[in-house]
Amino acid sequence: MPELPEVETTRRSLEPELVGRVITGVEVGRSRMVRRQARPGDFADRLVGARISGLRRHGKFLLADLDGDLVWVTHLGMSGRVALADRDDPAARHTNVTVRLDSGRDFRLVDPRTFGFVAVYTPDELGSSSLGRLGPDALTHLPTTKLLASALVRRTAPIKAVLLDQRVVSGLGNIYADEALHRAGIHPKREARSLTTDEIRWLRRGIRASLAAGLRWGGTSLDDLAYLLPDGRAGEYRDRLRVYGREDEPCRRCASPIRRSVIRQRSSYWCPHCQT
DNA sequence: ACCTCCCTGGCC
DNA sequence: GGCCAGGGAGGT
Repeated sequence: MPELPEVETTRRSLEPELVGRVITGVEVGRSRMVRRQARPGDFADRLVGARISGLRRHGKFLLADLDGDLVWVTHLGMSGRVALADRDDPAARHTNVTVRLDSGRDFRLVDPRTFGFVAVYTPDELGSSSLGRLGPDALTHLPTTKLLASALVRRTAPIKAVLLDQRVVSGLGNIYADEALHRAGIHPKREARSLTTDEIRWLRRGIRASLAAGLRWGGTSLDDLAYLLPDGRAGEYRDRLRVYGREDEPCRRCASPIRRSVIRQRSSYWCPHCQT
């Protein structure tokens, strides 16, 4: 599922095709995809004719800056991906939103489960949206150990749940949270406030390392191939995951069978020997 | 701080 | 035919 490395991989391959281009048309095949927009019609109205001046990412949100201070927001949810294609190329099944560019190319949002969404915001709307409440980006602005410690000190929730809370640090999802905790040697059910300063230091390193590794391999495409790069290739990090999706398989560090438990209705994978 | 809901393909 | 996957919003 698209988490920070998948969204950043997507951003990087979109950037050369989108920046500087003018949007010539918009098609919304499933109106449910346009959400968190006061007037849904604003999405197409604000996009058509606009020029894209830059492409950014905050956590799992992809942000295209438009001339005139508008921001086009795309979230891939858990089953969304972007496909770049020539206008005449046949559209993949579940192509729910198409944004046409003056280059003759299409930005296509493919999302079977429609958990993703798109919107175009004014600066005010952006600030009062959920984006305004996002914590610092896990890749570019990972909080210092001291700051992280102060964010965790009052939290009795399991550390895994806190890592998924986008208001603390934004960009981690179920895969990279588990991977980071394994690298750090921390059990996912540990009360967040119980982590020592050293453990928080390891956790920071685990977050950095797992995100960097995911990014290096183009992200994690699972068997369902819900996530693919915009050119249609699969990300190759899956085979290198240390714990996620590896129940009963040997830990790559100590060979103990990886365990699975459910924390806050989410699967968590962890090594009973390496993580305490 | 927790639980439920949204949605659909794939699997049993 | 029914359940599972889960990001994030909304409700309690």
